[in-house]
Parts: sequence; structure tokens; C-alpha cells
Amino acid sequence: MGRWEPNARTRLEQAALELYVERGYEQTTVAEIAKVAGLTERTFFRHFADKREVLFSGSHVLQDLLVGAISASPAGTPPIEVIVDAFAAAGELLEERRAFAERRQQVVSAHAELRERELLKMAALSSAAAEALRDAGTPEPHASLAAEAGVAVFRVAFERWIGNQDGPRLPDVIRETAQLLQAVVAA
Amino acid sequence: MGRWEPNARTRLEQAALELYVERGYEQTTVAEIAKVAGLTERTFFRHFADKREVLFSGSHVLQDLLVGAISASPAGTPPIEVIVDAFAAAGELLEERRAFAERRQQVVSAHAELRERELLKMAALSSAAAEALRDAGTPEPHASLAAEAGVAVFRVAFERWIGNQDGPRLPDVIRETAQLLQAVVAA
DNA sequence: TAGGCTGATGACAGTAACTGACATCAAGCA
DNA sequence: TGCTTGATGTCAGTTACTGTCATCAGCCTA
Repeated sequence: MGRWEPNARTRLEQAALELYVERGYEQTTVAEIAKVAGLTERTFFRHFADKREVLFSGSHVLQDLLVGAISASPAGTPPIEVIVDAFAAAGELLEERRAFAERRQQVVSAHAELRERELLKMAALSSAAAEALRDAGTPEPHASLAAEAGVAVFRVAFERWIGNQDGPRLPDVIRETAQLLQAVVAA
Repeated sequence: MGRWEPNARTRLEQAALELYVERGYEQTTVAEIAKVAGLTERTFFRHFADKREVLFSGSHVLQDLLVGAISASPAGTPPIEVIVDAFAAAGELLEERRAFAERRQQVVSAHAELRERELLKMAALSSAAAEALRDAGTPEPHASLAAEAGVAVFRVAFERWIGNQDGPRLPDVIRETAQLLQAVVAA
């Protein structure tokens, strides 16, 4: 056994979500989170840049998944198709963690500070997707537009999915929403 | 003459932008901004919710313009057309304030905290646009999708416009970008 | 096996964003 | 003339976040 309990980072994440749910984000201090995790405030800030970031460690996983899917798509596929497929693949991950996603989303959407951070993560997702598209040969501004369109679809699809228990699976909602976007934009 | 110099709010905004440009956002304290404006830190926080917000008072003007344009559009117009026209109209405002917009954008894009806030304002713009579309009879999720598509177009168009001195006017860049989106999504 | 190095943590002091409570005082109104 | 109002100042307090130094188990190396 090591000198310290393992998984400090994970313990902090769990403690934070727990407390944010129980008593709200603003009413929770970082010192409390650290204490529940058996650590100190200073250690919290060694693992996370700020009080918000502790809820967003999963976003880089999503981003890697997205970029990987884009890079793996066969050359010559239209960018919008590449993007929608990639988001559908990433959506699979969330589908598998639906209970967690729901719990987390309830906290995030209740606090402007956290919504802000989520938007920043989405913007990062969009930038990364656009870069992956450019690497695959799509020029600007088409790459950015396809990436932004993908994020728009994801946003709307996610909201429909999260608010509709027992509804269709997220990847399917994403594909369906993409078709709707196509109709809306074409009109 | 009143008891205090008038336009406290405007003075704070100008002082803040000035200092953010000169020495950077993080290196500027709210106390310094207030001092330059001839006020105290406490008064700053009576006018603006936080250190970021002082750069974003213009966003509600943009939002009002956008919503007004949507509401004024003739019934029966396809939502995407309504949205693009509305953003083009809003773009006219920025075109007229290009020098200011450029200066301000240089500060905002240099600091993650400020980019975050800008994304929140964009999200608010999207929500307000979607609501205006719904009021005009467009059902969900079409209203949200059209609004998100509009924001996507605006984002890409704004970036192209700001980075291209002597290029076409913002409203024209917006319309052109909208056509590109249509092509990208249709593909 | 002794001794030094490393990396995660604790302890502690400090800065600055933000808030609540109360005081001030010119202008307008009764 | 006196009351109310609204924008401001003052001051004390909380908490997010940072810099710095100390600690110490496990590992590596001589």
C-alpha cells in the first residue's frame, strides 16, 4: 500500500459532484470538497485548475473520441457526414453513462458559471473537430462550418435526449437531429 | 450639475477596456479600473456583476436587434432565412463600430475567462433567437436548430471579418457564410 | 544496505474578486 | 422646511486561487 490512498483525483470528482448535488454549487466550498475526499484545499487545486473544472475531466475523453473518429473516416467522405458520424460515436459513450450524465447535467445547467465552462468545452470540441477535418483535407471555412454544425446538432440532440427518459438512444437522436438540420438549412 | 459626474457606467467600461488593452486582463485589478474612472471598487460591482461583464454590456443591444428583426420578418418566411437576415442586420451594428470591435475582440480572445463569457452571451443570443422564432410560429426543434445554425454562421463570419481588414462588410460575409453552410450541410 | 532523489501531499501566508451592512448627501418632492 | 430617494463611499468579511517551503514513503544506485 502506498503512502496515500490512491485515486485522489477521482475521489475529488466524486466528492464534488456529491456536494454540488446535495447543497448546490455555490454553497459548496473547495475546502469542503477536499475534506470529504480526505485531502486539503491545496491538493484540490493541484488536480484541478479551478472549482468548475472538477466536473469536466470527461470532456477530453469525448474530444479524443471525436477526433479519432474523424481521423479514421475514409477519405472522400463529405465533411458533414464525417462530423455527424463522429458525434454519433461520441454519443455512444454518453449513452452508456446516462445516469451519471443526467445527474451531472442537472448541476451544470443550474449554475451559469458551470454552463459557461461547458460552452468553453464545446468550443474546444469544435476547434479540435475543425482541425481534424483540415488534417483530412477539408479546407476552411468549410471545416469550421461543418464542425460548428456538428456542435449545433449535438447541443440540440443532447437536450432532447436528456429530457426524454426511455426515448431513443443518443446516437440515434443525433442522426435524426442532423437530418432535421439539413431540412432547416435547405429550406 | 449633479452630485456626481455623470455616465459612471460608461467611464468604467472605457477605463476597463483601456487597462485590459494596456496591461492585460489578469494584470488589471478592479480597484484600478474604478480609480481610473474616479470611483470605488464597490461601485464597480454595483454596475457590473463581475470583472468580465464590463466588456459585454453591448451584447444586450445586439440581442434586442436580433429579436426585433426576427419578430419583424413577414410570416411564412423560412426560419433559416429569417435568422440569417436577422444576423445580417445585427452585423450592420458591428460594421459601424469596427475599430472598437477589433480592439475589444483582441482582448477577449486573449483570455479564456473572457472567451467563456462571450460564449455565454452567444448562447443567450441563440436562446433568444429560438424563442423569437417560436413566437413567430416555428416549432421545436426546428427553432433551436435554426438559431444554432445562425450562431454558427455568425461565429465563422465574424472571425473571417475581423481577421480581414479591407475585406467585405460583415453583413455580406454573414450571407456568404450562410450559403457556404447550406452547401456544407447539404453535401 | 545506506543514502540520495522524486513526487504527491500538507502547512501557511498572501492576493484579489466579490458581498453585506451601514453611512452620506445632493436633488427632488410633499 | 423636512422627508425620501438613489448613487455613492467605507469597512469588514468570505472564499477562490497562488507561491513557497516542509514532509516523507518508495525507488534507485552505489
